[in-house]
Amino acid sequence: MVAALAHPNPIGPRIRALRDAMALSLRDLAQRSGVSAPMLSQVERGETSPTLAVAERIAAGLDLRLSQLLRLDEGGQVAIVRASERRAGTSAPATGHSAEILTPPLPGQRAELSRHVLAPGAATGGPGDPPMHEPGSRESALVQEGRVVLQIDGERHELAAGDCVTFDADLSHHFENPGHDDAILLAVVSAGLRRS
Amino acid sequence: MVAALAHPNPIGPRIRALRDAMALSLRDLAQRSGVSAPMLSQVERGETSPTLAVAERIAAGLDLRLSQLLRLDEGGQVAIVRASERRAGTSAPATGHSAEILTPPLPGQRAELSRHVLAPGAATGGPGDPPMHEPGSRESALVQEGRVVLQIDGERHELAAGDCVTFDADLSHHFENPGHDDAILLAVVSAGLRRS
DNA sequence: ACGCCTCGTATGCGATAGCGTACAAACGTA
DNA sequence: TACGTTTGTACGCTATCGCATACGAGGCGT
Repeated sequence: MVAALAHPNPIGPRIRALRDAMALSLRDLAQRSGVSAPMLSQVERGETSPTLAVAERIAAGLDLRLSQLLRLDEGGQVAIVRASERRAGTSAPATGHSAEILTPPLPGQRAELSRHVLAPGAATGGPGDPPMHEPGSRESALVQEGRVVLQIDGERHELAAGDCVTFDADLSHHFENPGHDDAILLAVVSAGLRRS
Repeated sequence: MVAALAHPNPIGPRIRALRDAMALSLRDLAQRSGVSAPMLSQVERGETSPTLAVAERIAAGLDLRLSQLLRLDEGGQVAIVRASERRAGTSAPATGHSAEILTPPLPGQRAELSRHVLAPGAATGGPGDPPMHEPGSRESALVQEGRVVLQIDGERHELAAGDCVTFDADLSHHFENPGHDDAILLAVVSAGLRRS
């Protein structure tokens, strides 16, 4: 299905706003980016669509990566998920793993925060599980209580309470609780790539 | 200062890999994206740099936004921050606010996780503070203990233990503890935009 | 008032993007 | 083996990008 893109990302006004905020003229930005001033003028006014190569140079002139520049036009808002409103996450209560999602299910949500409880001996998944997250996802997990072992990409990492691990979430991974008490994890997955 | 961009983002091989993963032919992706198959072939082989307008259509055909597609080529690895290794965050102990950063200081880190303790009456900042985060940042904050008030962009939000709030981190904001006990927050800030 | 400088944009031109068409190779099926 | 289909890419053409040059407007200093 082709997304309706009547107009490409309105990058022009955004570039103009950033340039103004940095107090740069078109010729200043031309100097910094290596893109000509007339071209920058056309891009800002939406008269032309620059190639990626040129757009990256413009972004660099604004001290940004292009992905960052593009993201600046994504809308944002405050969203509160009350303690009583948490959504259930992917879990298997029968096996001793329960999970709750703490962040709202917003389009364009940057990081999903979830809370996981693992009973002794329980795991969030198993060896060879397909990755649950899209390519490009990253995850940080904070061990709040207990001890866990992270199995990822054939490697084993032991984590104690208070430890925080960060890794590529699109690699096959799961957590296990090798201890005799419940383990509690907070997991942050960023760059949920699919627009909902 | 112009960043050295000898080559633009290697988007071509990435598009090829994603297309293969989705089991699409060039003609399939052409259908989904509205970009011709020969053009897609040239882009994948790095023979041409598509315009932003075309690149966005290609990304859409892969069920991604262009910013996401571009980000996929950022490197990643597992990093563990032990409980004893946490870095101090921005805090003011004299005012009753202490903070620790739980995630590693990696280049390209997607989300920074930090823990904040607010003594009764303390705040993470004050009205009119400049934003601490770059444009495009988003933040989620989980109240682990106590109650806090979020002041953001002229609005006031009350949060209880277990509540999670998500908002644009580049807006002027701070948290206050209006209660009689310490408040503990975990904050997740995503899209740290500046490359370090 | 005048001259100079800065700024944004119009214009023309060469280079390149982007498409339609066609070809060759590979694959699947009878 | 023969045939049809699918796939990726070469090629030629048109449209657009991207730059150098130049112009007009506005601001500033004398």
